[in-house]
Amino acid sequence: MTVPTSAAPPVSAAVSAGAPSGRAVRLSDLVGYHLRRASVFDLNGAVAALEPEGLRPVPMSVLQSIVEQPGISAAEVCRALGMQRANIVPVLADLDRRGFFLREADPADNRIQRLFPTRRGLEEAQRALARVAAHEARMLARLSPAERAELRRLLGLIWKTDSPDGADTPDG
Amino acid sequence: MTVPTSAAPPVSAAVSAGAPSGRAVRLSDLVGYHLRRASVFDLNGAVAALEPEGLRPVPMSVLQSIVEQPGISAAEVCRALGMQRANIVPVLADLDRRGFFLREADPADNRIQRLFPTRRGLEEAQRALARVAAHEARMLARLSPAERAELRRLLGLIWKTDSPDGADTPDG
DNA sequence: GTGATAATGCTATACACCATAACAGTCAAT
DNA sequence: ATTGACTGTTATGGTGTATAGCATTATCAC
Repeated sequence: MTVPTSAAPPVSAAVSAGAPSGRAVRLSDLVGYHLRRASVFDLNGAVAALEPEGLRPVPMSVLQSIVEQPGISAAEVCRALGMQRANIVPVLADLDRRGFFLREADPADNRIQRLFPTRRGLEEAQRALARVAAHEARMLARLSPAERAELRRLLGLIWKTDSPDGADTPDG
Repeated sequence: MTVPTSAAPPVSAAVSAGAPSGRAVRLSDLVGYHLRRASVFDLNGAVAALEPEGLRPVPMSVLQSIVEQPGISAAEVCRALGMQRANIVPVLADLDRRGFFLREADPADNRIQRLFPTRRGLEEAQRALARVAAHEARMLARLSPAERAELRRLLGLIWKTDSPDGADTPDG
């Protein structure tokens, strides 16, 4: 843990807690570092929480999107979740195989399939969301309700762009 | 965008902004959802910012760890960054090939290699960190300094466990 | 000492996730 | 009528990470 014989003086002696005046000097000064660590931590917990339902975070989000917006198309789900059209195909195939939603041809546009949740899909989405919510309750136990809301707000400020479609790349 | 003919009533009518009384009802009520979206958004920007340096986020973090704690071992870097020992090998091989650090045998333990940054490594780490910091400045432009510090604090509360080694899984 | 346990650095490998390119079918606009 | 754009889809490659196992070395109990 400690630096051995010929070690250089500790660089971290320069700064204490937050990023100082100008730029970051330590890895832990970067918001992105904590963002990544927290996201991975949460994702692992979410995967474990969803495991009894046989769902992964992405399929759960897709199903939830269909439940929240019945009649949504696959492409619209992709734009809403920031994923690629090609990658939703196997996800929908699995959710379809399990009877969680139905595909209905759009009467006005033959390219589009409208997705509607089934009864089973509604129930599964509710169960899955409850499990993830329970995981979050444990994860955020040290945060007050106000702090959780503030965290959601600050995170939303980061990734939600002004354009309706959330582009996953900054510096557009 | 809008739901066609036989659409069900909008589920989102139940709640407004934050998570209501008990559990989440929408995907956007989950902190983890915003955490993921924000993390992906940041990661894309960090990758783009580091591209001129020929570094990726993980190698950059490894190099930065060596710079911040000269004499650290590979296993210690892995524990600090929450990565697997097996996965740091090619990362160190590349950083070594580029002459960013030196391996020095620990005089007290022949298993351990102590890692020390070279002059080139120090400069590269400084350049890389500056680029990432510049990316973050753009990404967090809408947040006040106080909000950025608060965000760092709240994120740290999520993933930093009580144990010195940050385990990336909740519900231990 | 000797044996059991554990840690380090490393190899090989497999899986999950995401991105890109391309395609046919359909729609809209000029 | 042709061009361009969108949808769903297939195929494919790259990346990040996790797992299993190995030889070497250190530590601890006996």
